Amino acid sequence: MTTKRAMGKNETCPAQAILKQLSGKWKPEIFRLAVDGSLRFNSLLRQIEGANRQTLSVALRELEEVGLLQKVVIKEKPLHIEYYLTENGKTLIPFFKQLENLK
Amino acid sequence: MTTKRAMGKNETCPAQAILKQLSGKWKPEIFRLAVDGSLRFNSLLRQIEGANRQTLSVALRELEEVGLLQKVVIKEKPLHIEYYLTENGKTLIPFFKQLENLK
DNA sequence: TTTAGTAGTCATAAAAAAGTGACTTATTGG
DNA sequence: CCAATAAGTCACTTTTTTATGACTACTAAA
Repeated sequence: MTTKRAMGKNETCPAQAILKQLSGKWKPEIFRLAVDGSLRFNSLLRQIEGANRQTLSVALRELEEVGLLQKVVIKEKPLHIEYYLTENGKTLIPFFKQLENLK
Repeated sequence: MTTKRAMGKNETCPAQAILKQLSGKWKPEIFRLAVDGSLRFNSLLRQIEGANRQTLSVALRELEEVGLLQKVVIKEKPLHIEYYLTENGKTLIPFFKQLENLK
């Protein structure tokens, strides 16, 4: 039997952790765009108006670090990079989609 | 027929909005505690170690402003105040609970 | 009316996050 | 080798969030 005990003082709960990982000025928007498909750096820069290279760069790196996004280098005409949701990140899609339909 | 169109450039999507509302150093934790029941100010101050009055005060006010928490003054022995999830806030509980069981 | 307990605010300081503009790296195609 | 394009980094500034410590407001009970 799996005992379901309350979360202790400082054991971070997974839901709380995910909220923190998506915390920030641009991460929610980046995540929304990621749910819609792959992301290129410059494409994001254009889509997310108000954001800038540095900020975006940092946000993407952090989302990568916590394992929500993965970076793929595409060696084509003009080489570019795409960011995708990881398998882990994809598990959040249904929640995100359902949140859409709340209010 | 309800046409389901893609989210335009700057129409904020609800899920994105909710993530932003819960963004910050302490809001995810406050929200987690709120899911578990009511919250008193000093009780929070004790539970959330690292946080302080001012910061907590601001976070609670903001959560109140976006309509996730509501404040109730209890005129008893030592008067105190409780914060509860609003009806609106409660609609998020199932999502939060499910997130728990992900990873 | 004084005191104790709770829940704050205020002015200010420190720390963290975001923004700027110039510069760098990597790759492909000519 | 050279130019063009994409994706950054770097040093630094500005803005936003958090933190500190002292102080205030409200209520109930003594």
